[in-house]
Amino acid sequence: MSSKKTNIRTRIIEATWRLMEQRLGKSISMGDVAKTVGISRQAVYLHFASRTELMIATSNYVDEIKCLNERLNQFKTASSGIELLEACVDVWGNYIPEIYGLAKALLATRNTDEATAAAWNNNMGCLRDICRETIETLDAEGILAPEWSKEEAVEMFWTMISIHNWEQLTVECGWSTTQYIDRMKALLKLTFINRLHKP
Amino acid sequence: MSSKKTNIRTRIIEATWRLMEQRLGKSISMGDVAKTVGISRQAVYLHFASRTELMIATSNYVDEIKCLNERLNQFKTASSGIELLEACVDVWGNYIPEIYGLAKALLATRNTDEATAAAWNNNMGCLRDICRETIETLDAEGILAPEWSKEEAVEMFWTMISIHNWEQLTVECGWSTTQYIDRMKALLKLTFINRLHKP
DNA sequence: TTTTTTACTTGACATACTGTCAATAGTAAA
DNA sequence: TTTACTATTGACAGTATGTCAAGTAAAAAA
Repeated sequence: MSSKKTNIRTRIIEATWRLMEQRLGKSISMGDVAKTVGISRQAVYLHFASRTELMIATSNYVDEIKCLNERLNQFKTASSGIELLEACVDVWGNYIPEIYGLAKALLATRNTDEATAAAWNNNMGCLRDICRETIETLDAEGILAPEWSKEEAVEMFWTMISIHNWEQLTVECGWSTTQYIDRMKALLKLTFINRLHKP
Repeated sequence: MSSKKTNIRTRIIEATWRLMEQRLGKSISMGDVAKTVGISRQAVYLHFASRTELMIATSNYVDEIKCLNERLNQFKTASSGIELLEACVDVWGNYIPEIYGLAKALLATRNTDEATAAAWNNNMGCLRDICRETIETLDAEGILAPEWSKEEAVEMFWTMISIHNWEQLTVECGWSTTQYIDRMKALLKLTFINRLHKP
């Protein structure tokens, strides 16, 4: 109601997000969040009933700030399947570094907390829809490689651009974001576009 | 020393492994392990100084039982790069389901426990060596796709056959193991083998 | 057979986390 | 001024890990 209530809620969420980005994957306690905001641990519970609720609120907040949907819509104007595929890797590949901390935090609780898992799966479902749109456009244009069923192609596409793969290539192997994007684009085009129909 | 000591140690490790497979990813307490073996929680600490030590011992035990090294050596007799690539996906793709529980348990503690992370990375390093061998054979035969540097090819190959990708395709998307193996083989061959040199 | 060692037991304790509850203090709106 | 809201401290139950001490039971060594 009051703007103050919104403020403290937002401050808690932002502190949580900041901690997620700082302590990649390491679990964050309610006490840590409270200390960062400068309030008591119990005060956090006045705004969020549980750790899970706070994490989900943080996820929703980041979604809103980072406007993934908007970014995805932006390239829906792509005029061909190949352009769609490329835009998909571009947008998503540049988006991942911005949400990496959040993603690690949510993925870390995935096995023990159904609610955060659901929140995360919802995000991944959106990505999957984009993958489906891309594959369906390729198919409609008749350039989807014939060895793939549409469903299998969507699932493989979606798996290839997962955060885990981005993490392994960039964080573990030291690839740059552009290197990741270029290689991934090439791999996906080669895999899903009918070789007979290439220019 | 005595066979009894070995026995109880082994019983604890086997119980831990069983729990890992049953409770995929959900964390296992020392109390759970003790109850499963039928001894007191403190007795577990007589054999393993910490939870971490128990998990690493379990990982080593499984490695020994499942003989990944032996399996990998078995196909080192492959007579060509393409055969090596296929054998790699075959062996690894059939191996993953057998160690999925262990892998999930180790990966879950990865962010908070450096020691288990190191144990897991060691396993993954072995896999990476196999990927390197495959790519180097392809390169020596002159059929590695020219757009890939050897190092990049190894890293992408290694990433493609990661457990996360297997998990997403089989557990989440419902693919069968053979479906996974066939699709992955095709994708990897298409990606890494020079298109001009195909039969 | 008696002693000693080994393996294990129970119970208590320190620490750190989540989540709840009650009593209290300060502040802003009615 | 009274009321409602926000936050505070402190206590508590519950669940973990990990440590410590005292005691038991059985096998190996004397």
